[in-house]
Amino acid sequence: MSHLVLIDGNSIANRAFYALPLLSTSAGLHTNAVLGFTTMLLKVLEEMNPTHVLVAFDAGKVVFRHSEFAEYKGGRSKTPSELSEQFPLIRDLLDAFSIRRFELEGYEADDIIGTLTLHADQNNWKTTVITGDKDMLQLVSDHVSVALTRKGVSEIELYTPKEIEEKYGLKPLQIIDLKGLMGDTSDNIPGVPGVGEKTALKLLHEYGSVESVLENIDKVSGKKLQENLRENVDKAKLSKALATIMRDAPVEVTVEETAYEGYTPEPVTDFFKKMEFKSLLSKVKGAGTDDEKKGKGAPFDFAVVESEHTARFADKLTSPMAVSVEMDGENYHHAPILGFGLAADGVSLYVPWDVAKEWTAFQQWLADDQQEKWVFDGKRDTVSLAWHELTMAGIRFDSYLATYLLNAAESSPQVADIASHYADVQVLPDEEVYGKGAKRLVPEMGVLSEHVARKATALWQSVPRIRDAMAESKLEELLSDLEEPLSLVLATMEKQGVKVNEHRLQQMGEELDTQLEKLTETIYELAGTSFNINSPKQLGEILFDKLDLPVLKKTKTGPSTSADVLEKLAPYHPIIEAILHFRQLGKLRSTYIEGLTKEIHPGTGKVHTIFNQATTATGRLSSTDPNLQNIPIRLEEGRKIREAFIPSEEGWYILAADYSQIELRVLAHISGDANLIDAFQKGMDIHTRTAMDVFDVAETEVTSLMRRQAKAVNFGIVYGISDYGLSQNLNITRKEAGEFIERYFAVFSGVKQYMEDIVKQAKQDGFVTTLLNRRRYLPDIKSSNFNLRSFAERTAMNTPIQGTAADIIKLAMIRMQGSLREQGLESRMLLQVHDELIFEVPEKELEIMQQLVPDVMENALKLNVPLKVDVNYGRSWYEAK
DNA sequence: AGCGTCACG
DNA sequence: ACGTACGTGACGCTC
Repeated sequence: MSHLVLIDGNSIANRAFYALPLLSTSAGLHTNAVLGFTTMLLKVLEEMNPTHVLVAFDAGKVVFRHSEFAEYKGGRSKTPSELSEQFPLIRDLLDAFSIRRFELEGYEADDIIGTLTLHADQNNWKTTVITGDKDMLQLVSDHVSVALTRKGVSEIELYTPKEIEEKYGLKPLQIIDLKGLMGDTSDNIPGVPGVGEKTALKLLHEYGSVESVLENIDKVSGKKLQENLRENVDKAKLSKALATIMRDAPVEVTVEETAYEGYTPEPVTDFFKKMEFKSLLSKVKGAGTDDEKKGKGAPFDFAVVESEHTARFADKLTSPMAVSVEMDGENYHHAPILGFGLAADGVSLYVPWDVAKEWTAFQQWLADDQQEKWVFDGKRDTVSLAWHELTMAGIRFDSYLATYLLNAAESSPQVADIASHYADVQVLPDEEVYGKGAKRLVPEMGVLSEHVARKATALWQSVPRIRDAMAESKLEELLSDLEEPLSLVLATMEKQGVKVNEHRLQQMGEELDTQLEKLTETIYELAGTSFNINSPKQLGEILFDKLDLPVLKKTKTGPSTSADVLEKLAPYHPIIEAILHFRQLGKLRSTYIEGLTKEIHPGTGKVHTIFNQATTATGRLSSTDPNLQNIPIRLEEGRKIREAFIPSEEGWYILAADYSQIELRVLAHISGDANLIDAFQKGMDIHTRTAMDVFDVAETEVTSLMRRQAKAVNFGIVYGISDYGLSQNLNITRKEAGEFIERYFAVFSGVKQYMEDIVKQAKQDGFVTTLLNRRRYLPDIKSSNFNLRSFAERTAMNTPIQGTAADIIKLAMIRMQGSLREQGLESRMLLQVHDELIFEVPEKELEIMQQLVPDVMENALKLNVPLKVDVNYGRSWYEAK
């Protein structure tokens, strides 16, 4: 079947330009829009498999609409030269791909696309329009879908008539009426003053079209609205005309002539080289002779070590060497080890697990710290081997952690990913070798051994290139002095595990069962029927249809039943309270009783979490299987879960040490705000101090409400404040929230200055950094989309704070582990929960640990405000409070 | 697999 | 007028 893809060239180029930082080639040629365009194009070609493709561009200065409305597009700022110089390059790109492009003097890309979709529609062709312009939604029909780019150009959102109905409650053609009423500043379509999307949608749902609205002005509710409509009848009609995309432009290209039969690799490769798109080169299908040699089809030389012949390979074990430990499964606390890949210059080996188990020379080499090893996720290897009483030492470069530091946004990279970036040898993603989901299967020996050997070889080839990239961004120290040592500390903690009192959990579970049964009965009675309380859909029907409670907030799929909404509904009906309680207890049962019990290791009676060191965008850790960073504490009923976390040795204690207000202290340091620094130097309660300053009262006059509000403002500041967010949190109006913020910034002017500067900095560099130079890229910081841009701006404010706090506790963990060893202490570090460390401690070390832990944590990094740590201990995690 | 919800910092 | 608080992971339901 034919599938025509029509691309709005100008729109995509624009969005790509503003979404990506201003990249340039070594010759100074700007390429960010070209890169964004290319990424989008590759994605479309791969995912949509089009048979026909055409890219339309605007052409000529005088568009036909000018005569109708002189100001049309008048408000549009001139295209910056950095962008306009990229259009010829985009044309080259399309030529390299043998993709048809088209422009028509005096017409816009919209009109060309509008006309061609009509042609295609008449031929019953499946057609997809790629654009960033919502106006184009008017072209949607049974055969025509519109894909809107999101997050710059990296993601797309497909609209068929169904999605438009769901999102706007409109038919595609009514999009024109929508624009006619609300206007569009970017296109300088005036619309009706005072009418935004909300009002426009309301009017259209009622009257259907601009014309019909204008005929019924008298019936429209709202005096001011009526007046605006009456005074702007012409403007509304003109706006609608302006928003209408032409379907009969004199386009001489026929849809048949846009046939696309794939591209030849050479011109594409040449173009990418010219643009210096190194990472894209590997994505060129069937590319050049180089890759063919290295690629799948090419022979790959490696040897499998057999048990009778290990002696032959002894001299192959060199330093440095790349090591890859292959295991069957994600969770390395349980996954069987399949074998090892080893690689160095001219060496590529696979050592099956059975052979490795018997090969003592190999095991000694593995445990020798003097034998330098390059790895991908050394923690995984270390822990997995530890479960088999094997040691790996001498890890000097961890490419998993390195690529995380280079770009934290790339989610869970595999060796295959770094191979495509940095190596010559080709590596298949694990999923392609093993299959996924239920179809997962360890492949036959021949396939497995080659895959693992390739991985090791890819690592070997990548390391020098990754090192160069690290040096370029000045990230070597962060890797070698922080993340790599930390990974070994984490490995010890994970392997150590935390003892769980399974019996206690079971008891709690039984109590919960009883309570939940009672609550279920109560809820059914109050509802007058039984239903699945855990189904937001069914619950919504009961609350909002049957009981007729007001809908305060909606989600994509229906009315929201989230806790904040239910709390507001509580006065209306007694069922609400029961539901909230049911939810709370249900969560405890499913996640913390049942979920946690499943994770108890049968051999140790402990839970062994996995700390992911390369997941978060800010530099924090995360914890999975089980997640031990979200064990309940805020509500007493949930907090009891912590009673089940106990020391693993008779007579020991659990000791918890947490940083007090670390993020606000970090903010004081990096903003240099004199007032905030003063507050911390005087050791004041920071929320009380904020309340004093913001409300201008003495310490004794601060009420609990004032303190609570000040606390919320402080949280907001750390998150990158907005009046809306604060108003939601405090349940106050936006105006009031805005006033709080204004008063805050008046007193803490250094904080205000920091917020402004960091956003400016982010716009200039395209990234922000923490105190230890951890980096986060913010591709949306220059986006023309208000939402994306605002989000990126808040991220720019928050990440240096959250990320620096993460840096500090990571430093503290490394020092802590060192101190425990140096001082010959038996105490063990077990967990990290973002701003706190949990230990198990023998009684005889309680005293020293209460000194040592805060000392190490408070002095992990010198700031211009003191860091403060509180310590508590008890017979369980619950009692360490 | 995606969504809504909710647990934590 | 725009529409949000920052960062995570696990669960049950729905398709």
